[in-house]
Amino acid sequence: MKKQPKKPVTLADIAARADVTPMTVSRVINNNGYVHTETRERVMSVAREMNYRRNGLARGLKRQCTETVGMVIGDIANPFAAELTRGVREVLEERGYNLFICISEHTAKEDVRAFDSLADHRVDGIIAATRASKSGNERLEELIDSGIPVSLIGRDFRHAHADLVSADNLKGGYEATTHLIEIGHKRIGFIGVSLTEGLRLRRFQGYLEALKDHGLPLADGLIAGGREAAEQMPGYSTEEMGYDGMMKLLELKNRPTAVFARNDFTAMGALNAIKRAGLRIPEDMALIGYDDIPLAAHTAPALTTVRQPTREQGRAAAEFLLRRVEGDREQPRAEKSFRCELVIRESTAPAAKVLSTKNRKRQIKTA
Amino acid sequence: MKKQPKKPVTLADIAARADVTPMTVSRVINNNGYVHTETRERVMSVAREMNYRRNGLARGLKRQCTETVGMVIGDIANPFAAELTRGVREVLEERGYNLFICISEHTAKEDVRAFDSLADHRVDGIIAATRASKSGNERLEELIDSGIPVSLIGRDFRHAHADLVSADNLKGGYEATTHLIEIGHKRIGFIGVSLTEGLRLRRFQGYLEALKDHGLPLADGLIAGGREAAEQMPGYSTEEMGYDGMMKLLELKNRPTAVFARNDFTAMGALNAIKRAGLRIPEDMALIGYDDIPLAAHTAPALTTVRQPTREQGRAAAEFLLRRVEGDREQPRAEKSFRCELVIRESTAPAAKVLSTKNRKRQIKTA
DNA sequence: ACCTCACCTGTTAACGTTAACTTATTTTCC
DNA sequence: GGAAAATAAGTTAACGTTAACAGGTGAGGT
Repeated sequence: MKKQPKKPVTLADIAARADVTPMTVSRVINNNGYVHTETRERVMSVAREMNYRRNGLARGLKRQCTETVGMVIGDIANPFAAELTRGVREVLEERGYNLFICISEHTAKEDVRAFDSLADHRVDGIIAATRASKSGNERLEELIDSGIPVSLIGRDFRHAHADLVSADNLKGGYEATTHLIEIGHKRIGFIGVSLTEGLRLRRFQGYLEALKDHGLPLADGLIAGGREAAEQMPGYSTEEMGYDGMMKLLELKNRPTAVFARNDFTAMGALNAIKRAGLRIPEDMALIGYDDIPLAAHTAPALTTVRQPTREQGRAAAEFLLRRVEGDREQPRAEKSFRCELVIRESTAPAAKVLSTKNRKRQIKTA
Repeated sequence: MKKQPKKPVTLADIAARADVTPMTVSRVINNNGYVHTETRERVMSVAREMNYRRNGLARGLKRQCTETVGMVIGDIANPFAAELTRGVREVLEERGYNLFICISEHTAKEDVRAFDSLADHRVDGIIAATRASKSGNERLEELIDSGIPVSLIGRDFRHAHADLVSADNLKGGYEATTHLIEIGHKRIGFIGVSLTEGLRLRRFQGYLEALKDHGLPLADGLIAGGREAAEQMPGYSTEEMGYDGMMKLLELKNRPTAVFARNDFTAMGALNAIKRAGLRIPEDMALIGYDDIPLAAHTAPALTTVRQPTREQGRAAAEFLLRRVEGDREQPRAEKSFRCELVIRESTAPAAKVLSTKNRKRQIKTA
């Protein structure tokens, strides 16, 4: 057993042992150019014996590409981000690229740091799926200007040379709200934004628009549980936001009959708050989430929600990116917006009291 | 606006513009060595103006270190893995390292690929938090032998020069099961393993041992919902495994009065299956999960579970790794095992019916 | 006999950065 | 005043790889 753990094995080391030049070894390793079969085998066996690993730094430096793509997400442990990365990985793998993921923990500072470290490592391109921030956007712009291919997913930022993939969450939010209105609800709460942050959240805008279009006033206190709270308290989870937000809504003297939660996790928290308060879903309180995470189909009652084609968004972002990596980096921006789909399950039903004039009470229960 | 997007800016480019040598620019950029204040400012301003980004490949090649650590996890969208990475990141950030994450999607092939791509990129060390596989272990061994520092988290593999962090899941599983036994349960199911895979899952071993120690037989059919199913069907989620597994247990003529789920997600699925069947928790069926994910405290009823100090495990793994990166790479293996803690909430309670001689029928149905 | 072309291998010179060394010029301090 | 120390910048030579080119050999065609 020969171990020289100090220095990693290089092409030159192999070359010396196999009595050829490093160039020949390179050809063998990369399987290109002409190499005599006998030589090839000798080199291969030496390489294996010495446990050679190629040096991606030197390789990338010389070749000016690393066959690696970086992706920045705000939060690991988020089924939505997870599904995005799955889509991204599917495409990258087919095309022979590796994926490195960086986490920003939803902070602008880490967002920038992630972009920097990926750019420094000369990944061939970057997929940004984090929430926009001023400093993050500035750095992104610098990187794009300096020629690094960038694909954005659902990020509120645009640039002439960065492709953009998104879901039409404005419409999704509109449809979710409209669904609640159509089944008779008039007081509809929203959980998971602050009024200041809300203006940037499309699905919340959709909620507001739907209310307006149907002539429903935005009553005071119907919006609960902003992000600020979550950012102030480390470890404060999205479910807790939903739970606490719902609690606030339940305390209102004139409480809503239906609630739209920012996402399914928030809805999960809200759902549990409602049950704990001894109310029934959907009879006493209708609930709608967003994202259609796997768990949504398995809650009791199953959650009505809005599905966005998440994996497809990841795939599209990756495809845009590789097009740019392998083609013209200065090509104009490509954009793709995916339609959202309302998934009606058990957590929404006609507002009982509102219909009381003549309509029947309870509806069917499906298992 | 001067854009030359073809070639990235190099130290030499800046040097030419600032009328110094590349070495001086390097000193300015890295803020080391002696540079006249005036020169420093001139160089800095040129660098900024040209939007310089250092080339991490060249830098890493020359310096023989990249100040980057790689981590491989099986599944993004897993709160457990998420919490691990948070711990890891906390430590790395303090010490000035970057983190690149690779996903294996729980496959051995991707596991190996992830190790390879990280090793090729010459990360300074690797944290492996994926399930062990034969090929993955073999590759890990090669990497460790060739001198790359490696920390393992909860991975069933050991090597003289790779540090190991884990939670005592055998004991955790034992305590969870014992808890159920102590409150009177005699028929206790387990959801989430196959009998073949189970032998490698410590918490399941703990379950088996607890049963044995208390003289309870392992009745046929009490173990449901293996991983194979999940691996066969892409997109098959852990919650579904819990749901389907619970359904199977409920169909038994002599069904269990308590169930231990492999993890909290599985428990979530099981919980919903129980409710849909019209049974009450914990009266008709006690349920215990594992991991104490944030959601566990917010279900109705709140889930009894086993908490492992996850973030601490991440921190410990990162600390071990950096010790090795910055110190002696050949130092003997360090190991750290964390104690698990039973978190008793509402989903477990004394077995009501078992205490009576004969079985009763169904109970009330709650929505 | 000569040309062409396929095959095999070697040489050279980068890719962008920085460690180590050298050459100056000042400053410090006894 | 002069030796030692600090400051400021330049020179050289890698780090490990590979693109581009340059030689060779031998087979096949005319």
